[in-house]
Amino acid sequence: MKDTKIAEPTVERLVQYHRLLEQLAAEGQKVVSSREMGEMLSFKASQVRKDLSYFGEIGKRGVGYHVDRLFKHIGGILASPRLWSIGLAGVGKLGEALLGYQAFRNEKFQIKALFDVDPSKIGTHIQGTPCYSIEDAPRVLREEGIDVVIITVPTGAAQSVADRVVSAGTVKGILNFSPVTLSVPDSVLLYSVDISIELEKLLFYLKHRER
Amino acid sequence: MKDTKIAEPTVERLVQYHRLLEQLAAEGQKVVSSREMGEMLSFKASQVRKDLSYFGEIGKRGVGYHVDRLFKHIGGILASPRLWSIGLAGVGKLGEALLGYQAFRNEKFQIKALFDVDPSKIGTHIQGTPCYSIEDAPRVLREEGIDVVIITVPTGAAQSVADRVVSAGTVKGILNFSPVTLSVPDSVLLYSVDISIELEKLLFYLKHRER
DNA sequence: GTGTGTGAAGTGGTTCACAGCG
DNA sequence: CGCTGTGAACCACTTCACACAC
Repeated sequence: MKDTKIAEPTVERLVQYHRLLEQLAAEGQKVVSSREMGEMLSFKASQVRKDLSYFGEIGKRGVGYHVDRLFKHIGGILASPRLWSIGLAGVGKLGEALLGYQAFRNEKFQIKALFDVDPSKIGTHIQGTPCYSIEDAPRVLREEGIDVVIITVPTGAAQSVADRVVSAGTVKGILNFSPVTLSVPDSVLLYSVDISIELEKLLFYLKHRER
Repeated sequence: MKDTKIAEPTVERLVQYHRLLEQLAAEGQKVVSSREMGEMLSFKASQVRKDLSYFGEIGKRGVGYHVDRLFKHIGGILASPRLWSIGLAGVGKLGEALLGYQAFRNEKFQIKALFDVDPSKIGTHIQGTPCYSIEDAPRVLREEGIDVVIITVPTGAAQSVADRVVSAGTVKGILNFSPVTLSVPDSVLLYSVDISIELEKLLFYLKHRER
């Protein structure tokens, strides 16, 4: 178990190994090799082994990895010591999609509060979660002890929402789905997912494949 | 203009430059430097210059880049020689979110057909686009000459939908939003966006920041 | 023999630093 | 003098290749 900083691409793959192992365990598979995992996720076997080796010797030489054991092991690496409290700002289609998203059903975190500007949503529960005015975000975020906020508001509103969220003082991370570069203080960890960029990349490489 | 393969991260940034320039042009800014662009998008100025240099000398030394000219220039690199026809399979919340997505309003492509299994959706128009049974996908894809399909169906259905889409024979690219690894023939270009992985990464690095 | 763990080599992308042009 | 364009240096991630454990 080294204390080296783990690279982002590695973390990304760890999440995928974890999911795959969950599935394999459900199917009753007991043991899996790096080659098998690699084939199923389209990675090289050596990549899989290197990723897993960062956390100590967990496989058995000549045999492979014990599915259940490896699942728990990676779970321990990814899992947080505690349950994260999450808020979601912008209950449009994308926000609701995330709320109902399978892979978001997770023991690691819980969506505690929603925020929107639409009066017909404020004060109601959506998919079981209470929705507040975005004006009240700083107060609610503090009261609920929310440490991560997902932003799914329209582009133009994203920065002002981010500012308000940061002003609560409790928020440690923001996951932004708007196609803008947000500016937040260094104390807040910011990740962005730009849904449309992947489509543009796909089209770009398709174009360049064509001739 | 070199014919070197352009790296994926570069394409990703080009899309962002393009968007930024559109905005700057709208605000009436005439000239922009690599340093300014870098600051606005959180890239190093040298990165911006290197990216732009792949396509010939487009800036003016001592001055910067002419906003409008650079916008058109990048547009020409990213733009397709033709309008792509796009299909979308799975008109759930995520699918609808994409349909209504600002950044998806684009002259490069057009969403021509939707596919779903829900009888209450099949035969109707959703946000102006006709919805067909997923059973009919191969026929409709051929008739409409659709070359790219976006998959936003639940995880369990993703592979079978992909297979059906590929069987149409017209589809050259698939953009997958399900958190599974799809297998498609080499002739089809596959990109995947995994919305939940970014959240897991954020939480992972938050955890490791905490102590 | 089989499959892991890992140093070493390789590849790909980013950043530097400075020459060169406006 | 300012800011671009770009080879060279640097850094990060991936892949190889093989010793070693089962």
